[in-house]
Amino acid sequence: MVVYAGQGDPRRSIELLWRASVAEQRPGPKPGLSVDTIVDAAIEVADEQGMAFSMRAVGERLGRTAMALYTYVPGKNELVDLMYDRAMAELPATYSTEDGWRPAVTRWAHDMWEFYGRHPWMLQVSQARPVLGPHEFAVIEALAAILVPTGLPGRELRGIVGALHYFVRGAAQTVAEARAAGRATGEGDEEWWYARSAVLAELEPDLDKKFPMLHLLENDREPIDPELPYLENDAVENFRGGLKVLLDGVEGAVAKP
Amino acid sequence: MVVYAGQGDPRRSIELLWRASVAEQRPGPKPGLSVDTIVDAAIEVADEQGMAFSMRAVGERLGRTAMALYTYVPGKNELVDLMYDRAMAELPATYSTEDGWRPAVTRWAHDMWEFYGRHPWMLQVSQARPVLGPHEFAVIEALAAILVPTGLPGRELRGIVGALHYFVRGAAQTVAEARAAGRATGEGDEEWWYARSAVLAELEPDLDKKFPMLHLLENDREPIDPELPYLENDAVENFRGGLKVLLDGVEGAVAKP
DNA sequence: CGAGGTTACTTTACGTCGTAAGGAGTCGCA
DNA sequence: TGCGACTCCTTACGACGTAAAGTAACCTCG
Repeated sequence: MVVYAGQGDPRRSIELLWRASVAEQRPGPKPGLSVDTIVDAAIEVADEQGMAFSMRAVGERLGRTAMALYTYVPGKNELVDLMYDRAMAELPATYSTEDGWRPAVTRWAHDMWEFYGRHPWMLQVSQARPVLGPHEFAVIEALAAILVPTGLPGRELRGIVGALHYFVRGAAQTVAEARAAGRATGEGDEEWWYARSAVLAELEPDLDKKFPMLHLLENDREPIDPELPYLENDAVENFRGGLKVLLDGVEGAVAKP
Repeated sequence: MVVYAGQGDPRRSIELLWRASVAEQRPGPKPGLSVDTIVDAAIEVADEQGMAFSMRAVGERLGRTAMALYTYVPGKNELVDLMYDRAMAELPATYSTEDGWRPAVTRWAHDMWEFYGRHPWMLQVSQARPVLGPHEFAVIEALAAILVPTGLPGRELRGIVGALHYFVRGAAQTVAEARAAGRATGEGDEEWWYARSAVLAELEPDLDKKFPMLHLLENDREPIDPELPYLENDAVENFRGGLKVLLDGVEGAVAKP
């Protein structure tokens, strides 16, 4: 389920994101919860169960019913927006560029990679319309702060920032989903792959002849880390290789004006 | 909702994908449907309503109930796998490289871009575990056939192929979700953006000072196509710019051994 | 030609989800 | 002291995927 950001009342959403609500003295029973505790609990649930977590599960973790949450948060969509921005607070706000932009971008990419590994549900929040929260801004600001000093014009920088984001998200998504699928089915990668490729080889014996280039692509393969499962090794290799190519492209743009 | 591929019986899935079922004479009433008609109907529904289409909706389009589909297809997950592979059949199987690999890859990327625009739900099928259908293979084969002749080793090619895929998917996802969210909320991009940025400016007046680099990123902006909505222009610009950088990086790898 | 088995499709039902509606109890303030 | 705002609960609704069981159509074999 891809969750679309920002469908509700804009004012309410933005106010929640920037925590603009004033905690004045009010009549009625003391609130037992807060937006923050709810968001934290929801992130914990999502880390464990993925984006398909339920309001009931979040309520239960807090010793309440699902409906109790609706006192603090307009609905699940808005809660996801808040989770999204809150999680982003984990990421560094600045990167040192004293050894140049390239190592800094590399560190940024690795941080994002690991971050998405911790919070795979983040990858399922729609990117189309930004959540517009403070920490989301801070993350883009951090990357921009590395790249702006290269002197490239905004037009070019936006393309680069976009490509980096797309790339990191895509690469992270592959591992994240591999792990999630493994958990969901109780199958490890190896079993999954073996069961399918065996049937495929039986039903379609001359695959290599039908797709010769694909076959060539598959050679020269060595596990980066033999501890890691099959598909994850693949993903790590692709991440490193792809990032290198991308940054080489950026280097070209920086070198010649 | 991200749908995880290949959770069911491997043999049944692969047989369906490669259409290995034999249409022999069998007792009982004549089948009024077929896997193909169901997959086609499901694709139509998904094109209109997104990945959150329902089995009931697909059945209705065929003048049946939801349960009728289960005679032909084990479940919704498997149906999505079939839709995924079937839609991929629209894409070209080969690209001419007579003018070099770069224009060919560019054509490939644009084809993918437009394809995802036609079938945005494709972007929500999990990429972690390949569907392993014939047309999915064909699409990768087409890209591999462009890149293998550059002489780069498999290890490097996989990184490049991965990066291209991630990039195109990411860029396409941004527009696709912008459109989907627009349809879902009945808001155009402009209204959405305006409502939010107005509230944001009011609540957080000195954003530009808090995120100075972000502000610099935003200058030098001109619509590529004034007919297109706001976010879509952004996405097109990012796509072109990002693809250029990526291909520059590939060029570097090809040039020096 | 008629019985029996197999198949296509339907109806009904279950457990899940997000959340609307209404009520019970709690507290600040007049 | 009581009004009204507030938190949180119970109940309920309509959506979803799909399991189970029933009905009717059709082929095959006697």
